[in-house]
Amino acid sequence: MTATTATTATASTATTTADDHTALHSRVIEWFGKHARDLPWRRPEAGAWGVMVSEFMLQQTPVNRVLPVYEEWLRRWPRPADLAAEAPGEAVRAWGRLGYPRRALRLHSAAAAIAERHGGEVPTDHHQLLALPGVGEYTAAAVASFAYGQRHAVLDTNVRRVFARAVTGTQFPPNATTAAERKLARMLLPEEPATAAGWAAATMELGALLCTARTPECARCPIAELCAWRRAGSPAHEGPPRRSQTYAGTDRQVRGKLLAVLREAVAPVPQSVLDRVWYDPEQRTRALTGLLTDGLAERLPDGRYRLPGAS
DNA sequence: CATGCGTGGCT
DNA sequence: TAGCCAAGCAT
Repeated sequence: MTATTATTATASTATTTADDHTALHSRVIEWFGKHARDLPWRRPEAGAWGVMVSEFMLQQTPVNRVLPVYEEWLRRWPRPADLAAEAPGEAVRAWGRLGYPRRALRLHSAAAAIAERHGGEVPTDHHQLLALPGVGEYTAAAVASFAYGQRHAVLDTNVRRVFARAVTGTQFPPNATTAAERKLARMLLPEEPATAAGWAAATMELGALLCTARTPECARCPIAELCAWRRAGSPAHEGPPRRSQTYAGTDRQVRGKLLAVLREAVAPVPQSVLDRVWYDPEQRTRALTGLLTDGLAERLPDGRYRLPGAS
């Protein structure tokens, strides 16, 4: 099995690391070829813009909820300039209930920047991608890798978990991405750009489908025998528990309720209507002020509210 | 580097 | 049932 990927000669001082990596690469990439989901942003016709839209939507939102919204967005705004020409509030409205609606605002801003600074084409350069609003370390690498086939370490929560288990031997990665993780990801990255891009997609998919946080399906995993965490007996996570996100009763929930009213409204909404979404006037005011500050809502001269620039 | 930022399905 | 969790980013 593994012999097929063994190199004929290894420098005497070298460890078996290179061969180990090759074994990991071939197994995971082969598994991906067989089990990858047919997602619309992975099809060639999606283009870089499709990839970018999907990446924004997938930031903290599951694939299944993204799918219908993604389709609608690309039908409606097939190019960055199409989105840029809309009022930002329309992007927020079309975002629907994906959550974290400022992503919609940032995607709209990114589209405007692409239209103005990059001739309407999603930039291919990693540094230029990073400069776009809403594009961080992960998204820049993902777009450069998936859309343009470049060689980048793509470190999302799935990949980090796969590496933590398969290589480091822990159940979960650290809370925040560490320098050690980046270094490991670079070391594991195949030399050939196309292979590196395939590896990035494949490790993400492995984390999403088999090597999941809650109940990993090691029985189906292509690298189960190589997995450091399994070899160590699948030890339980040590250290501080990950900060759990409370939601009920927070400003976030109130913001969500306010924004839901504005999203569904066909005309600007008077204060009295917004007052009904939450019982605590102080928190209500704080939430609404926050939305205004963030540019997710605007107050008209007559005192009514609406999504920014929306009709 | 910890925190704030939505929403809903799953165990 | 009540957390836990989901392809992060900006500050």
